[in-house]
Amino acid sequence: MATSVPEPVRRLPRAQRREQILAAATQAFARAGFASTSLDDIAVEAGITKVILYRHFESKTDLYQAVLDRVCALLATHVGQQVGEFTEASIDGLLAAAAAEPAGFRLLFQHAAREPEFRALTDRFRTEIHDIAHVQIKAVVADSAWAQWASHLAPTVAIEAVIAWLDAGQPDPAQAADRIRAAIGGVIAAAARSTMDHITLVPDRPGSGGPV
Amino acid sequence: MATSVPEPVRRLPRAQRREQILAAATQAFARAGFASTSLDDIAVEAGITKVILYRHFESKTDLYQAVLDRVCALLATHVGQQVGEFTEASIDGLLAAAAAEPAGFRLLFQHAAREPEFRALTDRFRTEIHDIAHVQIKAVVADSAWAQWASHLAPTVAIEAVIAWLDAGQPDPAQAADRIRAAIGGVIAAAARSTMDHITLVPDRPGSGGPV
DNA sequence: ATCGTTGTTGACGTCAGAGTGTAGTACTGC
DNA sequence: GCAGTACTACACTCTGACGTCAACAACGAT
Repeated sequence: MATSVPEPVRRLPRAQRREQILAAATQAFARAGFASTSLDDIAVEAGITKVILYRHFESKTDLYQAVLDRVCALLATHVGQQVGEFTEASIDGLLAAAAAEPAGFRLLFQHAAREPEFRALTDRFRTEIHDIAHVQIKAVVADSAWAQWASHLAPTVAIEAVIAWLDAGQPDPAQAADRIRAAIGGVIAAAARSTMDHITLVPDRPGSGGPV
Repeated sequence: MATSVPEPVRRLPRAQRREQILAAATQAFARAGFASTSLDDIAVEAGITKVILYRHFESKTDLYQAVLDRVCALLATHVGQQVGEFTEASIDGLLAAAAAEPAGFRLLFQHAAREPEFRALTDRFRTEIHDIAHVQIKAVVADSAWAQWASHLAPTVAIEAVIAWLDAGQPDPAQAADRIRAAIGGVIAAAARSTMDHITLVPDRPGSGGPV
């Protein structure tokens, strides 16, 4: 079941072996998260034995942290260098990072986000999107509770939209970012709309693409 | 840390004790999922010892299944009796169920959905929303890949919108369903929009609530 | 008030999985 | 060609969590 190497390859350079383990661990952890993935699972995935893992990493937690750090670094590279610099344009970076490392992206936002011990990592990105969204949302949403709702939902929609994009087979990346921004805009519009408005699930004029 | 009873209550009727265990287990499991929650954690949460759990449930898996079944039953009651009968109106049911059992709702869709062994339960609801959404989406989204994207994303947004609503303090339930439907409509509109359109994250006319 | 029923308890068996030695083998420098 | 180094593998120990057993305590019915 090892996805990496069919034959009993041996003697990889240390750095390369480490990268291979990290890649395999990313795949393995992405399936069921930290607790449900054993070191033997990862070893099999990497085509080695459990002991080798300890030659490269202190512990299971250390390995997991390294995997998450690698994904975070990748994300930071694509999204933007500085913390707090998250803007609308960063959606492109999110997509690029997800395309580069789908399993890592899923691991970070679907599993690590639910694990109390590692939740802080993903919260860093979430709060960035949350904050930038909250500033903009406060301007258009009068009701503070609904502004908070939209601020909570917007980051989630951004991330889930990227994951759904992966699931859909990564169709034309050039337009994905715009569509995701549109979806987020739709969420914000839903929070901003007056209580009198009513809405139909299906637009009246299909494909009209009116203002959102 | 037992949330249920401050004093050493004893001698509860069997059915009542079972319900109390289920409620405590729901809270405990909701924090970290199945694998990361020990039976002792649950016992402490319920204010009893581990052995009692086995007087009421065969195994940890059995207990977890009972917890999930209870939440599913609650959900089915609120959302609609018959399977396959999911409509736009079911959003109201989702909100009612989430309000009645927040921890259970989170457990079902945030944790159980990621656990391969129990994923089938949540997928039943997800596929219902997915199917009803897909039928409507296919009518307005020409590109099949983006139709699939929206169909994947719509159920997630529905559920995440409900969770965000819980996080925001459950503001005016009467309008929540409409706003969530609007948010889903925004997602579909994002998939339906032509490739020429451009969008701003913040609507041009705040509060205008134009067609979505 | 007492007996049976039921809930409760601390201590124990068992097993999967984390973490660790010792031995073997392939690449690199002299 | 040889020695040193470093990566690999098997067999082992140990912790922690699931699951179990005997004894104790409290409530209801007679």
